[in-house]
Amino acid sequence: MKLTEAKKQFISSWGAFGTHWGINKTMAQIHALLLISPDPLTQDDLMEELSISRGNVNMNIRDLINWGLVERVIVPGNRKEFFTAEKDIWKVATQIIKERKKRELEPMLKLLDQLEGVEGDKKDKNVKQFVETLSSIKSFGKQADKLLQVMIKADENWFVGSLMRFFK
Amino acid sequence: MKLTEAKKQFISSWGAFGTHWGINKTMAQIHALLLISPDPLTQDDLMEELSISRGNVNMNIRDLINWGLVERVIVPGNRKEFFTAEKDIWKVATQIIKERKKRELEPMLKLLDQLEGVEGDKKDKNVKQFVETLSSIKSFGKQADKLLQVMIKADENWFVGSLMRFFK
DNA sequence: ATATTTTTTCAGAAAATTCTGAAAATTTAA
DNA sequence: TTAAATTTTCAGAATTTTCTGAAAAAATAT
Repeated sequence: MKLTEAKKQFISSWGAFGTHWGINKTMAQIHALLLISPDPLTQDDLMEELSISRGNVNMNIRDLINWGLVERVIVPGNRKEFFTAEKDIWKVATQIIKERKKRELEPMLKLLDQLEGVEGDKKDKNVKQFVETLSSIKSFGKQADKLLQVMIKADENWFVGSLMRFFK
Repeated sequence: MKLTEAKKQFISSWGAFGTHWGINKTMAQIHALLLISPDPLTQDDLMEELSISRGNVNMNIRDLINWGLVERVIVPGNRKEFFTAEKDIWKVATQIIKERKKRELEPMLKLLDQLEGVEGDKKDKNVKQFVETLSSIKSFGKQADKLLQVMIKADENWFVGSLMRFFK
């Protein structure tokens, strides 16, 4: 298979993959393209390679920057802005975990704390099941939160190495 | 806060939460409602509690069953079908991990294997970056795959306990 | 300052996803 | 059987999400 064809397939699959993770197709595709590009690209490059509009590129690049996955780069002697993606996959994963933890897990744990204090007869099986479900989700969530925190903090090789040795 | 209100909030948030994970809102809401219901519910119960149509309930219940998160239950002396959700959160998480691993991670690893064999000059920096990116994603993916496999197989208390002790 | 290039914004258009409701199929009862 | 209850299906409707393109804003050059 030639590079052009392989690139196309990778970008397209990465986009489809993204949609299963609450990420929109175009954002994932831009990210994919930047991941495999040795040099930074401009908005025009992205428009052309992916056949999408300027506005679309601009909005999705902004999101990728907010996620901490893409950076603006200044190329001296060049008026346009360039963009580049972090290439170290462990760092990419860490960054995504960090953001999703903050955006999703933490607010959910907060909500569960509030809802657990529901009034009512603890002998009513409806109340009982509600409280039990919430408390077990919360307990699970808190453990996940701790584990993810460790992963975020850990150095790549140390962490993966240790974990793999531990479970091998 | 009263149970009715708390339930409403939990179901609604769980639905919103689901959309960040590639799960549709209604499916997540049905799941939430079944999680906090001590007794099995019928399609009519779900229609009424969530104010959604019969078709909608039916389709999403089918999906939940395919995900292994909900079961049909026969209630003797009753003509309608009843549905109930697995209440053990660890089992729920395990089941979701298992399915997503199968549906998403494994196909992606397969594709990466294929694409890595791209033809071309390994000195061309475009080819080089492409191959390197794919190979590092693959290596990361394979390690994740192994780790998830261990989690799926592991007994709840043993696993969480060990991991927490290991990282404390 | 003024002109030119580049980036950003956002209203409306397009596309994708989800939902409804009624008809068809299936199941159970009489 | 035949009838009644229940479940399933799916075409079109409604909703939500994403995208476009042109105008406004911002940045840089002359």
